[in-house]
Amino acid sequence: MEPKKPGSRVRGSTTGRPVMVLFDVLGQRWTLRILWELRHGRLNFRDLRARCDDISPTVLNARLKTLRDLALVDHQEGGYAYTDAGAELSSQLAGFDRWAENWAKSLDLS
Amino acid sequence: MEPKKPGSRVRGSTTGRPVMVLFDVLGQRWTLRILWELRHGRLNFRDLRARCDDISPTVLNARLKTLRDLALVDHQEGGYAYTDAGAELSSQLAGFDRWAENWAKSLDLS
DNA sequence: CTTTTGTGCTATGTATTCTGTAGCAACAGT
DNA sequence: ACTGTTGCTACAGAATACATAGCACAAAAG
Repeated sequence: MEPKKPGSRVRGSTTGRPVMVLFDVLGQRWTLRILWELRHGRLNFRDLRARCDDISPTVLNARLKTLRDLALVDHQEGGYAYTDAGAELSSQLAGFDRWAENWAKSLDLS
Repeated sequence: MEPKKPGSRVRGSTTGRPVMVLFDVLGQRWTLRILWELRHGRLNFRDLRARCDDISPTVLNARLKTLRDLALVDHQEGGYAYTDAGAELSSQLAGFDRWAENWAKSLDLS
């Protein structure tokens, strides 16, 4: 699977709108979770893996490669961490967290 | 695959934190896209399918069932549309769209 | 040096999920 | 009765994810 940067076509027919590329990537299993766990700061492969319920290393490596290709995550001494863009995206995820808490409450009531 | 509401366990070991449930659902292929396309208002099955690059009906139906179970989408006369909760979530996706546009620009420069 | 420890990651076989196509059953209109 | 539309299911093959084992490299310990 090639990197598929914004501007390229995604899964067949789309316009290549950046948000479609994003959905494509985030719609792969574990990608959201990996981004979420990196909020703890720079993590090495094994620690990141542990935080992600011991996801299989095959998949973790594939996801990290994609995230690096898309400049959302970088890999230096000490492990993996957000790039600036990745940090911005991650702050959107914090919004998800807040939303999900309320959502859960409202489901309990019904 | 069972509905997996918030509070339940998700993929093995997690705490059942609502955001994990959300990640689990959104991390399935097409879920984000389906939510995104519903911003156009109530859509029937076939129109929704067409907007999603003619996703296979098997998957579309499975996703819609999940989204209904989680009270993010409802199905009445005329088709599928957001619930109140779904509409809120969808507004978060709008943030993704804005973020992705900038992200794409910054990738072009590098 | 040799051994241990920690690291990132690959290999491999199996299980799960997604895909594409065909088409059915229910209903509305003509 | 016939046609069109709708929501959806069946099925088989392709793609993806999974768990487990373990390799190659490096730094530290003996």
